[in-house]
Amino acid sequence: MNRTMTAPRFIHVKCGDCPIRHRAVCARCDGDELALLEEIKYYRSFEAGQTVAWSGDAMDFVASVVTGIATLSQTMEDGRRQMVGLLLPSDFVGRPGREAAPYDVTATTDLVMCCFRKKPFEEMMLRTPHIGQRLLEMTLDELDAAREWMLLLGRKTAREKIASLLAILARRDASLRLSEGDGAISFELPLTREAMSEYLGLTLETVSRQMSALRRDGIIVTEGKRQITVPDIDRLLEETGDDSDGGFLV
Amino acid sequence: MNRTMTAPRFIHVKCGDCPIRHRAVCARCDGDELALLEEIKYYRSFEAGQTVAWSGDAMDFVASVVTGIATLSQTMEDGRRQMVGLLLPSDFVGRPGREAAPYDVTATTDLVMCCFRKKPFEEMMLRTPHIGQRLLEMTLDELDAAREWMLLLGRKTAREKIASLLAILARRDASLRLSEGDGAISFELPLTREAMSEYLGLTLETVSRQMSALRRDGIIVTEGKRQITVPDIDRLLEETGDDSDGGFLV
DNA sequence: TAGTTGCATTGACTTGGATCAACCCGCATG
DNA sequence: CATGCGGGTTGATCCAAGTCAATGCAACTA
Repeated sequence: MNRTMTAPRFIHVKCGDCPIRHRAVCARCDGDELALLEEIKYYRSFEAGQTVAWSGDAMDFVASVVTGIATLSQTMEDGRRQMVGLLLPSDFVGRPGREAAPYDVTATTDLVMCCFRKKPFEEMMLRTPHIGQRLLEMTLDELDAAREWMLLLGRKTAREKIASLLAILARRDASLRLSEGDGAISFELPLTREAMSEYLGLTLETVSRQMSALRRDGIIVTEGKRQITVPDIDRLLEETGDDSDGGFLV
Repeated sequence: MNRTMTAPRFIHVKCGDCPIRHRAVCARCDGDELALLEEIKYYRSFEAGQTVAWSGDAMDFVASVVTGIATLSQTMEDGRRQMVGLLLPSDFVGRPGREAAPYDVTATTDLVMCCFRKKPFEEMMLRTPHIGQRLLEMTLDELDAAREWMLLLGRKTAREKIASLLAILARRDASLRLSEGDGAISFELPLTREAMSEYLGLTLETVSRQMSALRRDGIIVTEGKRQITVPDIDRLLEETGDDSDGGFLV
């Protein structure tokens, strides 16, 4: 069984000159609608580490990630932070019908987003119901991902958490992939140890130790700090604690 | 400041003879639509402990909780369980456009649900876009709740977790409320220690110990095992670790 | 009335991951 | 070329929560 890719659950569609296929745009969209999208869209770039929006900020746009990686995270008064969303290329951020962002949006790598002004986007949604349908589907998928992540946070061990994250990155983000074949995958790790720890509800020291342990056990091979090779994806998946089929997470 | 209730974020609407106001039904629904809902709906009852649907089952309906409490949970191969959703009266379960449930749905107390056959419900959604909009809003709220829950699972201490859960139950579920006034609230605890531990990513022993600790510290008063009085809701909220305004959680 | 069953509590002990601290490495910068 | 700085690693120690086990306490029920 080839497990290197999850089954495609989205019909991604190219909108105008975007270098990616957006999840947010519906396969049923016709020329007029795409032309309208073209009118209300614009691009924004961010450097690694920059904040796209602070929790509580009014966000006047919705957007797709074109290139790079962004994270959604929540912070407690005393500074404890938990990542609550990971945005890979083609992912959508934004809350039609909602004013403010309830979490910080941060660029973890250099980032380009394709933004749509919120007001006209919402109007377009009202006029073309299938965009709303599409968004509902996507939101349901995000909810599934969030729930799988809850299982990870509540019940998995540190090692399982790390393995799960690596499995997601290895399988979902084609843009990071360096090489692939015969059950082996190499990719660029786009997160610092600290970002990983925020994703997983751990400290960065624990992340580092578990990465070393996986390396010692031959589950992963590293070259430098950021390049990971998974010689046998199935062995990695065994470490995740998930049942064999993987899941929907991010 | 009165914090005993969160601001209403939903317009609940009565559909026909339902004893509750459903969140799922839109304020803009007119007579025809309500009549149609009437046609495709039916009630189902479950006893405490009964399973409504198993993970992987085809679910051919969507539903609102009328009375009682249900939980959504995921299980790992080795039996570790994590609750990923808590359904209080008026909450909605179901995944229009999706085949199977990705988690177990269980009645924790005796439960009555108002079900709508999925097929006609979906058709209705297509014909009346504002129902889709409504569902999108609800799903976005669920996603917010899930993300707040992720913060709880990943970063809060056992004591904060317990306090957070009690705060949610005290504030959100009017149907459990026994008495209220002047910052004090009494309510019926609808979960066993085990269910609480599954919600919070703890063991039941830890839940029990922390409940005892909160009792010792006068944050809560208990009568029997299931009746809780919170003499001062603000003191409880201080224990949650959240910033003062509480949140959206469930 | 005594036994059973299903929660809940409490205690003793263990442990996985947090905390604190030292140190390494690559690289930008005055 | 030192100097600092932003990662990353590793070790020693600690402690919150897990594990294992005994006990309590209603509510049934035979």
